[in-house]
Amino acid sequence: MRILLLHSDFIEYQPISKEVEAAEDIQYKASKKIDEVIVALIAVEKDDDESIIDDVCKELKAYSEKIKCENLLLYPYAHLSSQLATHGTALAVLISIENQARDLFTTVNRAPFGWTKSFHIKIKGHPLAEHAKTIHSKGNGEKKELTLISSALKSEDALNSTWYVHVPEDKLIPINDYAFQKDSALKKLAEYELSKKRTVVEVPPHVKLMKRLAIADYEPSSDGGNLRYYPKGRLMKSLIETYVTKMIHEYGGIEVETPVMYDSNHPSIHSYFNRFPARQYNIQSDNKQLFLRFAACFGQFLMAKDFQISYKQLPLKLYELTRYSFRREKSGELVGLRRLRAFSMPDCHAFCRDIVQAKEEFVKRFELSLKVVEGLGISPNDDLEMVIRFTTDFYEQNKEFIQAFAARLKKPILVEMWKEKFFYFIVKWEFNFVDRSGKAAALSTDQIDIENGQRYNIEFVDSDGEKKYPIILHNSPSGAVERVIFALLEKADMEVHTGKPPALPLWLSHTQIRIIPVSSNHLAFCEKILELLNKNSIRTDIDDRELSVAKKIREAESEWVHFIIVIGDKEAGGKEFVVRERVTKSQYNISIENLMRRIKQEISDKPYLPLNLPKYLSKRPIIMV
RNA sequence: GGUCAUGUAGCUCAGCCUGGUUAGAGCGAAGGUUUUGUAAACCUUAGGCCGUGGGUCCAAAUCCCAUCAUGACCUCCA
Repeated sequence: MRILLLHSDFIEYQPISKEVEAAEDIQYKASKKIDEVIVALIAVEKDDDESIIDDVCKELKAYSEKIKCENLLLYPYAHLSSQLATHGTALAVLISIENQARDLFTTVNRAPFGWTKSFHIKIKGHPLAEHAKTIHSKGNGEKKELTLISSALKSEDALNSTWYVHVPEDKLIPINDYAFQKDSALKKLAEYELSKKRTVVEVPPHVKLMKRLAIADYEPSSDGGNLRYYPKGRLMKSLIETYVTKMIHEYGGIEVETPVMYDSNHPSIHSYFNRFPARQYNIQSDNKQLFLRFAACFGQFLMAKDFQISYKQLPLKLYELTRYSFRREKSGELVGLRRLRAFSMPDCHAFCRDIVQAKEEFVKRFELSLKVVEGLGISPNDDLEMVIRFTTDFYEQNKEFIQAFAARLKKPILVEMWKEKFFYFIVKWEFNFVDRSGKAAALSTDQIDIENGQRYNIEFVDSDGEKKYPIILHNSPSGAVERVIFALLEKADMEVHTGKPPALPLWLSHTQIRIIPVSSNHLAFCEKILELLNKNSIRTDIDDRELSVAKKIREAESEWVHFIIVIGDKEAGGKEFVVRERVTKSQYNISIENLMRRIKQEISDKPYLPLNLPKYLSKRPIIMV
């Protein structure tokens, strides 16, 4: 890296035009004057990486102490070197330097990257006023990976918004005037969003449950937030995925598959980075700097760009269930299944002709999301809290629409209003599951995006023969699959506290019926029943281990098996069995046909997949976690 | 990422503060006895580099440092 430090009375600069495709987006092109400042002209070179940043900052600080000046301007200046780094790397390094320098200087400014700029500068006359320095990466062994920090991430703090509560009587009440019900989930959510305080200090219950029920577990040999899923967890995920996909097909979604990694230097993607407040996994492969996708957006946009689309085909709905989406969340934020670095996300984009069509579709997809969530065993009214966020402009132009939309849920809704559009969307809603410790996690969500149609150059031909950019909706009707499991486990744990036996939805339970033979003599008969049940798409297994009946019942109950049938001499050859049912805590006589009918009635609209473990318990490895 | 806490058998944990024979328990596993009727039958055996790496000490699970992992909080969420 080459740096030229200039102790200046003032500098005045003005961005003129973009010089490279990877140029930053900037808000204002006005000229900027800074007095009494160190101007650091910087060229990031080929071999520079993040390991250099500490040294650079030390150098900057040392210089600042020598000349007693606490103001810094970082000024990208490619002309200092002929061995330049790629644009992406250069920007990332500059941003990192900027972030780190903030702690060391009173004021830190950075001139925009990738722009032609004009500037006036007056350099002081003392001997130290001009100082050039070349700094090399530590080059010992492996290069440290670059962390691209998007400008959205930094500027998030600056996001200016006001909060309200929308009540069913079509009113927006400023949040401070709203009387929250004591201990309500909405109150917790509001506290969470406005980050005043967190209620309880406790290990999240779902973490213990996901281990105890052998659904999922941490994998220390991977990166944090990348979990392993045991047979029962894998089956649950498959079922949820199948279900959500089926529902989106019915809505009209067209399923596609797109790559998990992309070139960071692709212009559309690059500028999208800066609109998305997350960190990425970065991969260096030969000369390419790749990143792992954090959503299905790019893949679908890049695909749609190559489609020939007429207004007659709109809204066009593309759908993908990502396995996985990757987000390199800060390590301290990772929690069980609530917040992961790799997760499966159904993502359905609708490309719409105009804002009228977009709003219509927005409503349809809200209905879809309600249905999907309900089907998954989570009640939008009882288990979820809704947040809706929009810009002041959108609200002013669409008051009635917003009010009608918010009134679909017959309960108060949290509202955030932005003064100006900061992200790419103008309106967005989400369902939040609030767990016992007051932590909120978003499930379903949808957004109206007015930027990316143009950014990705997606075009359709309108009725007037003109090419136009569609408005894009981003919907995940269920939210991340792993988060659905998180919510179900947390919900089950809440039920324990109200005295109900905890349970998962029947259609998501690995074992739906457990058959327990009294002795090994009854095995043959058990096998006959099992065949019948499995043929009728009811997942059934047999506990053929040499244990007491009481013990086997105990284990079945602790596995949250919904129905248990004990088979002994009394039942052998007969038609009626005593069934022990978990949810109702009851035992009753029932014929096998009636039991099948009952179960099918409950789950017939849900997908079926066979057992993901041997039907005999004696043949299963014991997963001890 | 920061602060604090935790890491001992497959699992849940005791021992650590105050260093000292061979590191314990329950569950689970293996072998055996029992042929069992609705939430834990009985006996025997195996199972440990006390997270990892360094240090102090005659001596380290125990004290110190580093590191990794996990959790809580801070912060934040498409």
